Amino acid sequence: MASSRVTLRDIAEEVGVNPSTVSRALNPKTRGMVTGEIARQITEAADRMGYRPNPFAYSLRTNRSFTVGVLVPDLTNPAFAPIIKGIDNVLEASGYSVMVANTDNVAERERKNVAKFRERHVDGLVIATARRHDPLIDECRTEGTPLVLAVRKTTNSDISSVVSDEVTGGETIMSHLAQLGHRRVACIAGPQELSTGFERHQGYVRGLNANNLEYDAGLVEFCDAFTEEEGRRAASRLLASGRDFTAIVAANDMIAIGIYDELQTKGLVCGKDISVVGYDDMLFSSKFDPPLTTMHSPLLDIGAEAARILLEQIEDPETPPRSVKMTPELILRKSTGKPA
Amino acid sequence: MASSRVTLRDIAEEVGVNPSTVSRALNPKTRGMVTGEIARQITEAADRMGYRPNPFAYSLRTNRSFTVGVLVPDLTNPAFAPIIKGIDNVLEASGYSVMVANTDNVAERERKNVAKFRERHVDGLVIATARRHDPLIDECRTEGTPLVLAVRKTTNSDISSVVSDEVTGGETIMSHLAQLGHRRVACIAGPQELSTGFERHQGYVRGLNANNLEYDAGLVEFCDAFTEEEGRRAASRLLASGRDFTAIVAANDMIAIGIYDELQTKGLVCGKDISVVGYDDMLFSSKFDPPLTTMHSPLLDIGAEAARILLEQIEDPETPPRSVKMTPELILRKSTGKPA
DNA sequence: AAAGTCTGTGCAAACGATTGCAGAGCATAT
DNA sequence: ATATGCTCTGCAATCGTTTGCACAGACTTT
Repeated sequence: MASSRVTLRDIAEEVGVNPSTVSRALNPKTRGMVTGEIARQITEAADRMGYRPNPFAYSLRTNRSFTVGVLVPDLTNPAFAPIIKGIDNVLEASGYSVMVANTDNVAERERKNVAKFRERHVDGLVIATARRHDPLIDECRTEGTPLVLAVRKTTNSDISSVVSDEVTGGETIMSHLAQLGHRRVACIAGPQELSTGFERHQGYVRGLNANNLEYDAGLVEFCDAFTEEEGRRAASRLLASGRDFTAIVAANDMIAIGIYDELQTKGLVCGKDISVVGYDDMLFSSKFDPPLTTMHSPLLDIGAEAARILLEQIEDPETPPRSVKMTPELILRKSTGKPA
Repeated sequence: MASSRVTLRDIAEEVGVNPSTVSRALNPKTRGMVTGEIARQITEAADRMGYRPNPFAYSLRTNRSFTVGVLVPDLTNPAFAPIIKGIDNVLEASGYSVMVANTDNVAERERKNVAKFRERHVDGLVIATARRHDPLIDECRTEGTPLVLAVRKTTNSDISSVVSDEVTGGETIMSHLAQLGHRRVACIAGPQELSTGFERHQGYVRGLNANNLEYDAGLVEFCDAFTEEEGRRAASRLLASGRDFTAIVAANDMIAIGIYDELQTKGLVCGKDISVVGYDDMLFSSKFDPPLTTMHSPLLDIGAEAARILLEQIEDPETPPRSVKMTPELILRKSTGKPA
């Protein structure tokens, strides 16, 4: 790595002043302290010589790194990648760099990466791996690290977060189904220790009530993870139970895909025999067979907004935590129809 | 951000030695210089007190940041996300942090991010945005920044790279099609300024020869980008040309999806009327309608290997550039069949 | 016993910025 | 004329490491 040759001192010598003056002239916040003409000479010399501040020296002195850490469960999951992109977009514009860590949903790896980030003195953290009860996050909070939760939040409400409105999302899905005429709709819920899984299920239950449908415990299955495989297994259990239903609400699109698999192997046609609705509207949901009716989560915006809040928080650590709830949107496609 | 309170000096005072001794005791490479017993006391004190080295001070002194920068065109593109994951996996294990930058294929953003990375003194770069002729990369090379290209390479062969064997991949696809009985196969090629687009097209041409099929310029269309939309448009042109063909080779899966769209709007059924083969085997290629026959690129491995080579290069900047070529694998699915 | 290794430790100078403090110069008020 | 204040600049310390050099003591070698 070629080192950035020219330093404050070099410029100072060139112009014939003290390095501290150069420092002040180059820093917008302190430029006012130095005479206009001198400041001009300095900035002129600085970019003539191609001066680039040494970030290590700066950070060592100020303890600011202009770096933020991002924790996601899975970089390759189309339900998370857009979040990072959103974060990166706004942070790049503000001169920050983002470090990502992939945790594969393993707590140990989350812990290690958070530790790594803190050692590296990141200015803040955005975390998309939160569990509803998450000691690691409470810990970060009490340590004072600026931090904002994205997509998944904890039950601890004094932590900034930006998520989408999962429960009304769930309700809306139920209304859609009820309107089509479905009376017995099953639910393949997500992990209940994650706010998304928990609240979407809650939305299902409320949606049942709102539409005068009765709750039947036999019609809900839980998944241990938001994966295709888990979805397939849950669907298999549901089908094996012999219960009667005409639609399935999936906790997210991945699970929906698993349901697709299972329906297919059982010779059932999705959208006709059984309606399926997903959640997230991840990339390619419209390309599946059949195209998936799903609740669109504004992932990119969530990432961007999380980054913005984090920036506020970094700027002024005293700003109280702020939580925003985005509104999702139902996307009608071919996987739902009137009950057979 | 809580600052890491305890410093070398604190430990030194605790144990009653000079900070430099502590430094030596704690650094594996220099531990041999200090008496066993003292070293023991120091390490003991260090972790009793919860010592964490300050990375800024370290980096300022040594000019090593244990950080690498990764450039990708699109984080949310399933053909790139796995690369980052592969990189992250091996780098995390070696104690490095990875900074990502999303460039959206715009040269200006690539340039800016490379500049940012260099200012931050990353120890190395892995670049997945390379064009065949890429001055930016040559520049990095001559500046001496350890760097390795992933997936896409330049024509400059003395730069490390890890890619998959695109041309034999292309040939293999043609053999598959020829074997099914196709005689007139069209090609929707990718951007020719990218090695992937260029070499895959080259593979198509060679495959034609190898199977005694004649080249017809009217059967090849070029895309300006690896996108669904570009694929759709190219397919539209192809269809409008009125030429006769029974199969289309797409430069990648995204383009293939665009072709799907166009065939569908024209009422053609993919896999029967027209066979389509993609390239990359990105996530969900097996879920499309019909499931896409495609050439699997070992993206995760490519990322991991790129990271390993980069590590070598960082470790010893004198190691000559190394290029590896992974072998892709044809995945047979439903989008190809005997010609109608 | 004198001279010559070796080993282990301490001293102090970097690395390249920021910043509190002091003081020089000058203008204004008394 | 002196006192007071203001503005600008320089000095030097500091952030927390690493590392070349000097040197003290112990251990060989003659």
